Amino acid sequence: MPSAFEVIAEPNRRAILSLLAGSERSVGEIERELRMTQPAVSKHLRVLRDAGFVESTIDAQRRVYRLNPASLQEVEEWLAPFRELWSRHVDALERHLDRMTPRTQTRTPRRRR
Amino acid sequence: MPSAFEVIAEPNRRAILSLLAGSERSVGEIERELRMTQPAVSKHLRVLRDAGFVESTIDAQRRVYRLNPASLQEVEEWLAPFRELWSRHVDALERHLDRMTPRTQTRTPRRRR
DNA sequence: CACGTATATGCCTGTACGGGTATACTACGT
DNA sequence: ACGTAGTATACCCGTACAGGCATATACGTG
Repeated sequence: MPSAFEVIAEPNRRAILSLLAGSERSVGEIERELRMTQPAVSKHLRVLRDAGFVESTIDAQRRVYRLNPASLQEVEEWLAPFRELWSRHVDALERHLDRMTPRTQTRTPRRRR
Repeated sequence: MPSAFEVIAEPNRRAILSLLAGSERSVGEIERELRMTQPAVSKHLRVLRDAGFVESTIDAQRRVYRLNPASLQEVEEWLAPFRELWSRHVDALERHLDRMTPRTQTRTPRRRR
């Protein structure tokens, strides 16, 4: 079974997820909004479902897919250590700019902390 | 050129990144710590470098690789909308638990906000 | 200059994956 | 019961990619 990272490596799957982040959709709706063929949509949804990214309920012939918000947690957790590094990097850049920039110049809005 | 998502889809590349998150390393060090063959390490580093995830400097015959902290920003940004959904989901779960849980029971530590 | 160390690259191979087309399956309406 | 809408799956094909091995390249040391 592919990892969450491999699942979101595919651009069309990311597009589907972004779409579902707005609201739930049927297969046909995804097909039309993303201009993909129906089998392609179904296959990607299969992968997304197996990986726990989406869930579906049945409405007559339609299957309505919605996001499973907990699914991106694996990615979140892997990313956490780097986030810390990144914020340190931003801080260092800020200090650097503070040193290089004349105090009297036109201010750009400060980052909130 | 592959997207950041495709780059981090590969488990060995994620391992390399995690390693470099600790501190910079030479190719040989990565090779030994991750028990990969040297060409494999070099190839993954090539991909990581082309995608801006790492940078290298030369120390005699060695190439020392270090993380580029800005590189994961693309992933961060794509993830942002889902993070909001996820926190809403956690909140909803909390409210649900609050309703279901007798006030007098043994308390578990509250989540910090 | 010869040799060893450290790293990069070229070539080959197996394999996994995404897309397309056709088809199967299921539920609804008439 | 039949036709149709909606979705899933099977099969085929092309391709991209990761790994392994061999080799090239660059630097240091004697």
